[in-house]
Amino acid sequence: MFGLSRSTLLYYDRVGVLAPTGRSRSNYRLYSEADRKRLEEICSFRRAGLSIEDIRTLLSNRTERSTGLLERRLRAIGDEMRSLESQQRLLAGLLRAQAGGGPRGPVDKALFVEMLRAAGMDEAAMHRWHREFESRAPEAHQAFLRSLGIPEGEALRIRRWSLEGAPAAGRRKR
Amino acid sequence: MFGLSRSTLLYYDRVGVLAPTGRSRSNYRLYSEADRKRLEEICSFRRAGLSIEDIRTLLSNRTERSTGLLERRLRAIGDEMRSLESQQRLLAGLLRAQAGGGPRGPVDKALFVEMLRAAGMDEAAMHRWHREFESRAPEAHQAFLRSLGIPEGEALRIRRWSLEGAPAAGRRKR
DNA sequence: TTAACCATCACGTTGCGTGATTGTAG
DNA sequence: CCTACAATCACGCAACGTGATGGTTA
Repeated sequence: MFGLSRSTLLYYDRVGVLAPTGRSRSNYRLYSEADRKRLEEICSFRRAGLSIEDIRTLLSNRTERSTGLLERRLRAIGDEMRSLESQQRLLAGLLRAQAGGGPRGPVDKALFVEMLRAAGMDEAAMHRWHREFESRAPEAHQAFLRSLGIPEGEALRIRRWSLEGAPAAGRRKR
Repeated sequence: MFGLSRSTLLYYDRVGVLAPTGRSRSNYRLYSEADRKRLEEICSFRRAGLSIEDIRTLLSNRTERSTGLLERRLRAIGDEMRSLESQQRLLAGLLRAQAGGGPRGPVDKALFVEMLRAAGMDEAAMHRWHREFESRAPEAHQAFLRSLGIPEGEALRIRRWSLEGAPAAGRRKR
């Protein structure tokens, strides 16, 4: 139902995050509808990268301070992304050093982009930034693009590009 | 010398990626200058996120095949970033759902900074960005700060802060 | 002798996957 | 009886960290 393996369910039972409601008389695990609901939440949190331990905390303590855990995870994701970016820069340097100086192509046209790039942002980071902007304040995003002198058509393109990567169900590599 | 722990060196010896050149008569590990060089490379590759296995391959087969491995790692980094991005989106959705209506007010300083931070920028990167902005287009910088609702006084503080550590002539390493 | 090093070895971590062995349903 | 399920348990993975136990050096 959720694309999980049998051993995953056994593991969830073992660590106490999802115990089946009952057992058959021959000791087979019987999962109830409530279990299914719970598992659905577990999968959701797991896709958000939360640890089993954190998920157990969230589900046992669901009335309240879950927000802190989620925000903590958001910050951790930011850290991981920064780490990956620095790895990216390092690898790019290693490859450039080994293959001789390669021309990078037409870099960028806008001053704003150039400044962000000079500050260490790469394509992926800019995409993430646009996506944040678009998801948090779409009309402000539009206004901001207009303020950079970007024409309506391209602004729309950028905003659609910001949304690339569909929500939740079945992602594809872009 | 490289900020590694003792147990890390022991581990590197155990898995055969860095064996000390010799042993003292009481069986103590003795690392040579060549070992130090090798370890430096290992650290570099490790910072690029390469596995110990891959590093061993790279160091034993240093003539050629390395490029493929490095490029493979670059692609893997891209995958990981996309995964993190989807986690980010999911968490943002969960938080928005839990905290009620999304942020619909105008973009202020806090939101803008939070978006940049969520995109992976840290304090240092923001400082670099402000410096670029201030040096390339001071009045636009001022206008931009005003558009975020930042009062004149603080804007001036930020602009002066932007110049801190700015090189007198020529740019730093990029 | 005592402190402060070193050596080897075993086990813990995370989130499961992979058997091995044994029991059960149809 | 055969096949396809189920259950439990032990071990493995990556890259180390953390003791335990015992030898070496000043």
